[in-house]
Parts: sequence; structure tokens; C-alpha cells
Amino acid sequence: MKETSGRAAPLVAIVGPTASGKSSLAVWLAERLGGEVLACDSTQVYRYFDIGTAKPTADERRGIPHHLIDLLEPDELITAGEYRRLAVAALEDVRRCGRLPIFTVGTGLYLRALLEGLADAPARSEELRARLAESARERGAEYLHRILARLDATAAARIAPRDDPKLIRAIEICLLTGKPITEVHRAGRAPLEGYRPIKLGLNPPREELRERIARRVRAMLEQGWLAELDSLAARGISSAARPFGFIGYRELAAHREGKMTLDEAAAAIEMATRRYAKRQMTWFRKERGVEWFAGFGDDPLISTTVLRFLESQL
RNA sequence: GGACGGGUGGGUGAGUGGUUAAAACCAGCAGACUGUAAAUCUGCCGCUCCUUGCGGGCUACGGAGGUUCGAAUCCUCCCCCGUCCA
Repeated sequence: MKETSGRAAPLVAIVGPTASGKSSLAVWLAERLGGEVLACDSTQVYRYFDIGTAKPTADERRGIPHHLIDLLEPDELITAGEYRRLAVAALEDVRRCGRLPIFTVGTGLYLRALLEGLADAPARSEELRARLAESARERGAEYLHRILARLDATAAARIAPRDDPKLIRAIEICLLTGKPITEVHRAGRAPLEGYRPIKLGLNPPREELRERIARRVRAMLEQGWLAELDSLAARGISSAARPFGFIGYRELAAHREGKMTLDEAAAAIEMATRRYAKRQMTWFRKERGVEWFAGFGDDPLISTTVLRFLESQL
């Protein structure tokens, strides 16, 4: 598909698995191209959870403004739709300053929500969800699937009978709009206007990524991850808060409760991170229009190649 | 030296004569995913052949023999691991 709008402002999105060096590449490019960094990450929007979410430190930011980080309190809930609103606003700020927006994308769904938009569907309803979850508990597995089948057979056929979160969202949309979710989706999305996305993909060799993840987990622990955990508790943040469910925080919490040794926790974190990286790649591989680079973002060879490519695109 | 317990597919670990290539879980691989997405879910997961089929062949439950129509499962000997007694 050709971009015809000459007025569209370039928007750079760096996709890639966790620990592939997106943040450092983003800063490096920003320094050279007059850019600012925007996080497209469902975890970095939470304040206080810094080490485990791999937020770039002040040092690593090197004076480059970073957006869409530290926006919410831990007891708040971010969703793809909310992220889109926040991101569009941040984008406009960056554009007003005449700077190049560079997204570091860990959360594929959020990038899609931003660029392609979401269906015109209502936001989640906690009350409705509570009721559905309650009935599901009483009526057993696959009850939700039966409900959805009645509301929208097409949608039910596309969602696994045990995939509760997706079933709930589908039922929620049907009930809230009074229309089958299939119809709501068919109505289309509202893509981002006025920008020309340039997608860069980092795809380091798997074995090297695996090692990098292991090293990073150890480094995070050395940087005081456990102390951060304690300060979060001291701050009075409920252990039920969303961010405590993020990779690493949950394992470390289990360790603090005496359920596993620190070594075991570290091993579990590495494993969960690896699996996460794999899922990210599954998502990104089918992302369209990505220019892929087979290495880490902090590898000089990669960064210079990326810069050259970007310059040809701007 | 002796007495028990145990050695099962990458790991943990079921299975104690036959629908058992061998449960389950984990790891691994592939995939799905339009509002909790660092979430959730699905498939595959010994080797091999083809006419890709609830298809064929081969290999497999420490090793070697044996019993049996048939063994991971029973017997014999051997090897290794753990605990205990000397």
C-alpha cells in the first residue's frame, strides 16, 4: 500500500521481544534524528514499578524526553483503548514540538490499537464482568462459551471454549451494545490519521536473546529489585494491584512469602520472560510492513544499519 | 559385605502382563488473540515412510538373557543411585 499523503508525519515504531534493545536503540536514534521516545508498553505506564518493567533509567534516557511512562497509579487499570487515547495525546505533543516520535513497542496489541484503532465498542464494565465471572464459577467451565454461542455463534466459533477473558469481553460487547460482537467489529476501526508509520523490527538470534534475558534478570536483582518490592509494600500498594501480576513481581512476591528461594525465583522469571518474548515474536511476525533487523538494538552494527534505513525513509 | 528402596521418553513423574509411543505436569516448538495483553487460549511434541490415514514400518521404559500368544510390567544375573546395617 502506498502512502500518498505528503503531509503525513513520520512515526517510528520499534518492535521486538523484551530485552532486544529497543529502548537503547530508540534513544540512540532520537539523539541523531531529533526524536522523542514514546513507550508502547502495558507495564511501563505504571508508576513505581521501575526495575522489573525495564523502564529506561534517567541515565539511559540521556536527556531525551520519554512519554507514556509513569502515567498511572498501581491500583488503576490501563486498557488498549485507554492507551490509545493517551498515546494520541502524547503524539500530538511531540508533533507540536516538531520532533520525531519513536515508539518502543513491547505490547503488540497497543500498537495495533494506536495505529489501526479499535472497534467502536464500549469500555469494559466491571459490574457486568463481576456478574459473568460469578455465573461462570457457578455453572462451570465452558458456560461462558454457551452464552456467547447464543448471542453470537460466529464469535463463539472463533474463541476457544476455555478462553474466559476473550469470552467475557465478547459477551460484554454483545450485552452492552445489544448487537453481536461480529457486527460491531465489522463496522470497522478508526485508524490513526496524519501519520506515516515506519516499523522497525529487532529479531536477535534466539539463543543470544535467551542469554541476554538471563543476564538482565540477574542485573535487575543486583540493581535492587527486591528493595523496590519492599518499597512498594511500604508505600501501601495492595498486593492485588495489577502490576504485582507482572512477570518478575509475582515470582519475587512468592519468594518473599517463602514459597521459593531467590535462585528459584530468578530461574522462574527467566523462563516466564523467555516465553513472553516468544509470544511477542508470534505477534510481531505477522505485523505488516516491518523492516526486520537480525540483532540487538544496542549493537552498533544494527543501530547504524537502522539509522541508514530510517534516513532513507524520512 | 548385607538389608531394603529405586532406575520410564528433554525434566518431574504415573503406569505393575494386552486398545501403552506409554497418563499428567513442566520445558520446547508452532499458532490465535479488536479494550486486564508481561494477560488468556489452541495445536504439536521418539524416528521414519507414504496414497496424510482414528495409515504403515522401526526404535523405546538401566543392561543382558528368560517365561509368555503377548512384558515397562513376571523370573534370573549384571550395572548404577539412595537410605540403613556391618
